Amino acid sequence: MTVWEIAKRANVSIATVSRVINGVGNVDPSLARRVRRVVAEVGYYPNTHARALVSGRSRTLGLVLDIINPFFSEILQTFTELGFDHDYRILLSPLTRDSRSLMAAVRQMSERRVDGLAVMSSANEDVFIEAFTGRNIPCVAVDIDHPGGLLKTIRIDYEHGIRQAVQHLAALGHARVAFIGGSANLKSAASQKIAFQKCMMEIGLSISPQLLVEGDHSIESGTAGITAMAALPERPSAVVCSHDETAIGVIRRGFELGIQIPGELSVVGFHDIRMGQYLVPPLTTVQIPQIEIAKAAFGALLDFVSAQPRKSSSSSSTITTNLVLRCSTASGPDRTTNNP
Amino acid sequence: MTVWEIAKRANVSIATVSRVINGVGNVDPSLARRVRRVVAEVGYYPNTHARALVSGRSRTLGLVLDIINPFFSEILQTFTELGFDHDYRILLSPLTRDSRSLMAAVRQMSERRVDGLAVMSSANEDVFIEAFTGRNIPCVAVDIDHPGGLLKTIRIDYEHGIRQAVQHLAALGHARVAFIGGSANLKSAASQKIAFQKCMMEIGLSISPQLLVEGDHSIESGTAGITAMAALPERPSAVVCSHDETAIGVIRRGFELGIQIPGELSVVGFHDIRMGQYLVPPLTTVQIPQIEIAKAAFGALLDFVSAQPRKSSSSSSTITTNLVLRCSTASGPDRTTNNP
DNA sequence: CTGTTAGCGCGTTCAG
DNA sequence: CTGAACGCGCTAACAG
Repeated sequence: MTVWEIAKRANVSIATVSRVINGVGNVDPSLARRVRRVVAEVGYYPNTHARALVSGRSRTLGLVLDIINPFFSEILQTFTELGFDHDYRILLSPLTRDSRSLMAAVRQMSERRVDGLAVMSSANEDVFIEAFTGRNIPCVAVDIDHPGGLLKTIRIDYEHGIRQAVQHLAALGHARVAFIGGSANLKSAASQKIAFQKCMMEIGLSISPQLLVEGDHSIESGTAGITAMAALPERPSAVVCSHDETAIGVIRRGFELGIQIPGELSVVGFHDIRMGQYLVPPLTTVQIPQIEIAKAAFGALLDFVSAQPRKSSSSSSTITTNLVLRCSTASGPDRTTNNP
Repeated sequence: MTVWEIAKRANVSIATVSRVINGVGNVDPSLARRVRRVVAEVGYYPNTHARALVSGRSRTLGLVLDIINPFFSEILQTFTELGFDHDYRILLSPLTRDSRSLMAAVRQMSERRVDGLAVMSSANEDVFIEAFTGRNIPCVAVDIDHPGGLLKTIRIDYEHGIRQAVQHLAALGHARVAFIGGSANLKSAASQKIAFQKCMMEIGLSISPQLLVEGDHSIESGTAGITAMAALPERPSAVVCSHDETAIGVIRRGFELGIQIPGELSVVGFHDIRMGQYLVPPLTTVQIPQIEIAKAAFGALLDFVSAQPRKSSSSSSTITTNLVLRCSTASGPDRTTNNP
């Protein structure tokens, strides 16, 4: 079924068919109606590939992310829905670590002539992104340091998030607050750690070195961290984790060690992954709003693509965290009244 | 950058370029090398849209699923990776319930001329699928009743799964076993319920009507179910849930009610969603292997697409469940020794 | 306002 | 074994 077929059945030329389908130019209403009727009757849909070929734009956006990471599932959902609403198709690519398949991903996306690309990775795939901006494909990514002409970055305000956690804990009367962070060579993790030190200092709380441990955002680093701390002469009364999964590890091992949570130990997570609310106890955490991220990413890409680049849009936008109060924190030893 | 450009730089015709890129026909090795060198130098990638236009096939597979549903995330991952490996792009569509956007999904997929479509839904979207098979687009779906020429179905052996759960519980010495099922108008849920009744009977266990409740696979139906049962004069000593989320509800409410799990109540889930292992206690559950589903779906689509339809491939394949033993079940009142 | 025409980039005949 | 020519379905200039 092609424009030709439609044109024949409606007794018009293919140009007219094209015009009514795309709503451009002026077409006699009666002709237009005739065309529309035929289109509906035969269930005709224009061939996107032909369109892309002639127009040079594919109305397709690439999305590369760590699909299995639960943190990203809402981003994926929102991004896909936004695409759906704006008549953009989403091309999905799994995030692979080895460079061979990374190049394959570049190839696949390039062949498809995606109009834009969003990279949602916990690691920063600078080279990957350059391969696209170098090919004139606009990109959006999270926490990239040097946004340029074709690269927009979405910054997450880690410091604000950490401050929310620390202040919450301090307000509950916790002084011995521990921090289990992410890998030091992850910029985001480094920001979190620095922010933690800064915020503790602001409040006038000291950090004993044993309570500042480096993990890798995993469950295991949570279990390892809490195991080590439990052996300390002076245990912490609260711990903020750089990632919810780490917090899960803490809660789990805490349970095995017979540590009451939140009675003896308050724990705060980071990210607000979906399963946090299902934990026992439900996890208090600093939320990074995924929906906001997805919206920001999509919006940025749309800005790039749209004919009229709004001057207003800067090269970066920042996402603010929210503290989600659930049940894994309680008042600490240095304060008797609970005042959340 | 086009074939023309490559042809010019390599001093050959576009036909030759096309031949070496696609590896068809016989090309003089020295010419081939020259072409390949130029291709690599300029970083040329053929335009998929032009290819799709002339070949009639897009090397794109559609995947429509409930993205946010944690059960599907591994399917999504595996399916995407398989596509990646076989040089198929995956076009993602969110699953929407209202018919207007359903038609939009049909339109988007049709315009893209996907070579095949996988529908992973908890509800059966028969109409949706017919819109595609009617357009000569092969489909795979889960638990569809009437597979036909262009529709292959992936069956899940619910009965086997329920039997695994019931037998496990019976072996542990549970006689008062409850069942919290899914909505009756979901065929899969109906199968589970019937299987439960059958398996209990096989073993010689009776089911008191209060212990057979209909839910909707949600957390809430778990909390509601266990709340009602807790008020009974004779509480069940074990409960099998039609979905892990329901089990989560049971565990949570059980915790609030002071019911020891698994001490006083054993809980078995269904599906094996990722967060089940993070629960306290980690959830014993009947696993529906997502990876198998993804592989089966992808394989079926590949069968349809491949030039040589292997006669061997039938119109349905069935997935077998696995019992995953974790910590939410323990020996029951009618048996003192634990014999898993 | 409408129809005719020329490509978009590529695969694939068909002659050489 | 190679190159020239045609057409995939469509949009956008151009002419009527």
